[in-house]
Amino acid sequence: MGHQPTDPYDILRSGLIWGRWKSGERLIPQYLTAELGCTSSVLREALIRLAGEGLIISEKNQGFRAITHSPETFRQAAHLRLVFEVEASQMSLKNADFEWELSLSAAYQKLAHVEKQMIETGNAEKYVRHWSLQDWEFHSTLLSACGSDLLLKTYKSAFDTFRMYAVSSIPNYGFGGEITAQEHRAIYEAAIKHDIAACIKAIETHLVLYKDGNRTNEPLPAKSSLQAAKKSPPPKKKKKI
Amino acid sequence: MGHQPTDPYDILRSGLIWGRWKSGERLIPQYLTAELGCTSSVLREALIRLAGEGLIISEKNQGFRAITHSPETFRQAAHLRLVFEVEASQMSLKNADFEWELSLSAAYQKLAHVEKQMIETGNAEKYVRHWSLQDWEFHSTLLSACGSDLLLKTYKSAFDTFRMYAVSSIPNYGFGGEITAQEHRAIYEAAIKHDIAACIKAIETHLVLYKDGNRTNEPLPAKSSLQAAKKSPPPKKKKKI
DNA sequence: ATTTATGCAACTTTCGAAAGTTGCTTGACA
DNA sequence: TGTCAAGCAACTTTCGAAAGTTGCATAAAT
Repeated sequence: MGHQPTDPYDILRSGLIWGRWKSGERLIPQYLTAELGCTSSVLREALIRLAGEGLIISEKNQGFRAITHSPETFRQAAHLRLVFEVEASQMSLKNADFEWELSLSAAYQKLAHVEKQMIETGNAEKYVRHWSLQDWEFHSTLLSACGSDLLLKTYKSAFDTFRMYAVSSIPNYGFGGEITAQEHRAIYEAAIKHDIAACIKAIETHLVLYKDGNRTNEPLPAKSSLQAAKKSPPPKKKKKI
Repeated sequence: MGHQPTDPYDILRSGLIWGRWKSGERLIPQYLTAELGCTSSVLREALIRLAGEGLIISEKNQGFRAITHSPETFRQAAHLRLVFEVEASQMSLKNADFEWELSLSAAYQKLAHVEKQMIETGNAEKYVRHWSLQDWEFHSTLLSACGSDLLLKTYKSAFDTFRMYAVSSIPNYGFGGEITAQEHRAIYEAAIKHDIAACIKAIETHLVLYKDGNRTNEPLPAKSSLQAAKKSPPPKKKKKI
């Protein structure tokens, strides 16, 4: 069994990505202590680090907020993903060794498996979080042999920003059924064949729809509440009647 | 008259970029308080934020260190710059309006002027810091009309990493005399003509040498000490004789 | 002579309280 | 009624001390 993270930084980071706090929402250290099991100072440090990473905005004397996203910021994140994936997949395919091919195959099989379940059961929502993790594993493995840790680190940051928006505002976090599965297959097969041109084309096909905003126009599904028990701020003092 | 920054974060950030602390050097909050005029807690926060940005490394119970760079990390930063500049300059040229052309011209004239001084006086060292600032202004202005704040922010981070290494390890921070001046002119002229292909080519010419490590092989000049007055750690206890 | 324990100094991290800031609410004054 | 200022509650930021950790120096054991 895996362990739940207990480090406030990890909890906050993953909470931000998976929609525990919404776009623009204030994060007040004082009211998170009970839930995260530490004092507000420790939370403050975690929030500052996340501000440095760009997941949180902090303005002097105004505390912390989750970054605000919009279709436009999503478009920018998708565009950055596209730029990185096109560049780094080329480099990866050039450096690729046998071990890399093994991990890419493993990542692809796991991704394809969950996508098959989502399509066959017709119950995509049930698997969508797992799918999102496998989607990350597949894309990051594809780029992992590019030879630049800096590029990979920067890519991760763009991917997380992309995912934050997808989780909060796109049906099934962007999983588009059979079409998405086909796109992943095209990327995988081109990569395994070391066909750089086909791989780039497949990546562009996969991401250009987000970049141009064409996959964000569908209606939002009803979202169930994700609220965990938390100490709430005291009710505001009422105006005298 | 401009003001010196007094915010510890700004002082640390600029100190890191301009070589006040060297690659891998420990930053111990306790010994920086006198110099930066605040308590170690405030310094800690600034250091954590810089860790989030990637300029500082922090490991649990091991405190903070300036990121360690090497020819390889420099190569990666140069490569990232190249990727961003090629992509964003295209977008900028497409969006370019009159105001953008004015700021690009202004930035270029200032850059060309300091480069001329460096070449004519033969005393590049005297101007190199100013040159580095103008170099940033020129390159960032070129990309400024690309329409993606996220791309610009990410580019800045790569540029800072690039510059950190250049300041510490490359003669004249990478200013290569007449050749560099010519390269900047080629970029500028292609941009003003909205000649995307020529602009990309000029950018590639400008950056590919760093990317491939060919401008880092020159001998290092003697570096004078930059040490400011600082409270030093107490001398280590001597071994008994 | 080497390995293994113990002590200690130098930091690092966490804590909780004090000081500072912001923006509402309310009450005084035009 | 409108506006302006004082008061206040809710945070945010800073502080300095307490607690915890690491790694070296020295001492003890094999």
